[in-house]
Amino acid sequence: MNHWLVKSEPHKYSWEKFNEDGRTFWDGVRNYQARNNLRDMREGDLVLFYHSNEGKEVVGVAKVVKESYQDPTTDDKNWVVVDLSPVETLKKTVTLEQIKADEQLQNISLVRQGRLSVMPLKQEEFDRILELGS
DNA sequence: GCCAACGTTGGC
DNA sequence: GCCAACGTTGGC
Repeated sequence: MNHWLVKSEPHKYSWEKFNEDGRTFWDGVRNYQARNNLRDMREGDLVLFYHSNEGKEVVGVAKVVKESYQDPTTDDKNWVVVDLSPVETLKKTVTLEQIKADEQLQNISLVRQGRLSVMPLKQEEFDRILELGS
């Protein structure tokens, strides 16, 4: 199983809204690297949900419920979406500040490549963030 | 609101 | 195919 982190600006699509919806397709990715990551997602993979701009923190865990398919919001064949459902809300949110300060999390893309909106995480990194959030 | 990082576009 | 210009993202 793979692990991922996705970013969303809370005023565009927040964790709260995601939980109300129960399921969503992850659209709006217009970056090839992020797109490639979406394509590599498999059903059942776990995904951390990060609030960018406002909050700047990991707020919860989601899972992939449908693998990548054509982005329904565009005819451009370049872009895909996946379907995600919420799994759990972290007891404590994990801020970017905490992540940057954590020895084990120095190499994640969230720190190294700030603009990437969909990124892979190693199992250890995923577990470490959950630990910080429990 | 500014600016750094970085991806994309287009002229040559 | 290189690289300058430009646009976008996201932290501060």
